[in-house]
Amino acid sequence: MSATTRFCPSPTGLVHVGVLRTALFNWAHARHTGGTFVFRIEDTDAARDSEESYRHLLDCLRWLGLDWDEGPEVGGPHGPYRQSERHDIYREVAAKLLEARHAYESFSTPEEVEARRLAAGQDPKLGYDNADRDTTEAEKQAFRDAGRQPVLRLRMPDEDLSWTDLVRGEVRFAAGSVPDFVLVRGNGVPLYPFTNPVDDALMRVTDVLRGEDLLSSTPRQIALYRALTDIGVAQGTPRFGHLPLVMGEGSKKLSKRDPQSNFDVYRERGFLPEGLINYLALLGWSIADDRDVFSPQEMVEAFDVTRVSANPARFDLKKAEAINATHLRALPVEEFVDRVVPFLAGAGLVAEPPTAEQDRVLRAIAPLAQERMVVLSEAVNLLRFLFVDEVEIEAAAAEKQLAGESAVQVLDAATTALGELDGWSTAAIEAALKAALVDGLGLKPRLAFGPVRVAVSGRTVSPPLYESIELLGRERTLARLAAARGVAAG
RNA sequence: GCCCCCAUCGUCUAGCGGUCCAGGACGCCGCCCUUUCAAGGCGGUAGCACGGGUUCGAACCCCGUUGGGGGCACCA
Repeated sequence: MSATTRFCPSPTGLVHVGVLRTALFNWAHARHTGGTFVFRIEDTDAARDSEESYRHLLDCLRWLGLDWDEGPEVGGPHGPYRQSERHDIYREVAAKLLEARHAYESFSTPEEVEARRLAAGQDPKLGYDNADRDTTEAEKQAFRDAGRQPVLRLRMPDEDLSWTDLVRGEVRFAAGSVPDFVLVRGNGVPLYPFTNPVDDALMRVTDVLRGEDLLSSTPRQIALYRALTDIGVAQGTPRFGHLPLVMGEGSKKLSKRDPQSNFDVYRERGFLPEGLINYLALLGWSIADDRDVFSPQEMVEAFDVTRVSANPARFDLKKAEAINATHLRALPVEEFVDRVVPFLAGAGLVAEPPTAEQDRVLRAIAPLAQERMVVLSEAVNLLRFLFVDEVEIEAAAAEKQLAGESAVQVLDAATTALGELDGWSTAAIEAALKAALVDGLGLKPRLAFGPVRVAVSGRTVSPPLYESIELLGRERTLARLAAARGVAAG
């Protein structure tokens, strides 16, 4: 049965990984059922919303490949898709609710409510006390004359509210445990608990998948849905599925302030969209008991909300990286090159697009680099030596490999061997170096090649040595050996 | 405080009454391969929170306890 799901973030500040996990599950559910994925922006809080954040949200979804059927820049039959452009709709629905007596005007101030609770010997945390349900017209007029503006509240039904949650099963809240809540502020601005169900109803959303942090507001939404159905705005109540929270280090909800929650850092570090999707999917869902690497397409085929776990999930960077590394290694070489170029270009190492020579080198080194990287940004340090004239030798690398007494010997022997070499090929280079260093100097391979690697790449970690030397060419190789010898000799 | 959710290796999970002295993945620890670092291969470490039921039989069902989490706005 095809489902209509939606993703409805508010454009405030940074994009949280948990928010995108929610987007992913909604998208996967819609796609799996051959349904519709709606993207709506909930910008009803002018004080916190920003245009920049709005643009960024669209960019994140597009980057991940979560395409929407209805929403900003795409349109659809139920637009507009930004709540800031839907105020007339809310005003109209609010009036109908008031007229049908599902909602009523409430003049109590928060201070008055608290005072009443205290006077009754009750905890003020109980919230609003439904005291204004039966305010008479005369009383209302008196308040108005005194300059007070009422909020609009929904009259909650006097019965238990329950639903069958898509991920948790039966959930029930006792009658009377949820007070009448505010739909529209005194100044006429509609609130989230009102606009969200109204839009879902109007956009014909059938399945609402959202974070568990919204679980306790579901009874209110269900009550609102009944009222909306009664006045003909909704066609019934959607199904709800409350997804497990994404936790940070320790055991608290991954905060928006936590740097680990910022989606941008993963993108900037060079995570692959498919790698991140794969890992995010694992936060509450699994494709099979013996497999956890899969493509977005495979996820769509297999996704079943009903099998989502109800347990909170901790975000594990190590695992995210491992999953991403697997996707990175599985990339066709040309694809890998395409994705790595923006990072190299960003560091000023290659042109964008690369020159013919840069392209040749990249294609040659790519398969060797690919299997020793976890994220794309690592290519910058791993491959820098191939795209510069002179390398800067890392201090730690120099200390480790060029400080020993054999380093000068090794570099001299390598210089001689490579300087006289006929035919600059990987095989010839390997044979020459082994003959000169391992056989000639009688050194263990580990000792023999360490200084050469540092001389050539500037680092202790690099792509395979002989191939790297071949790509570097004789001239630059000999120059680097000479430069390193200077360092080694002190 | 009140309401609600959750409970299998350190972490993410498989398990939907017997096929589980609990499977996979990440991490961690060995070994192999090896020109560094990785990758890869092989092996290992580690878990059903506790107590009662129900049942011939419980990781799976029920109740309770404990523990963890979330929510209690004229924010979203």
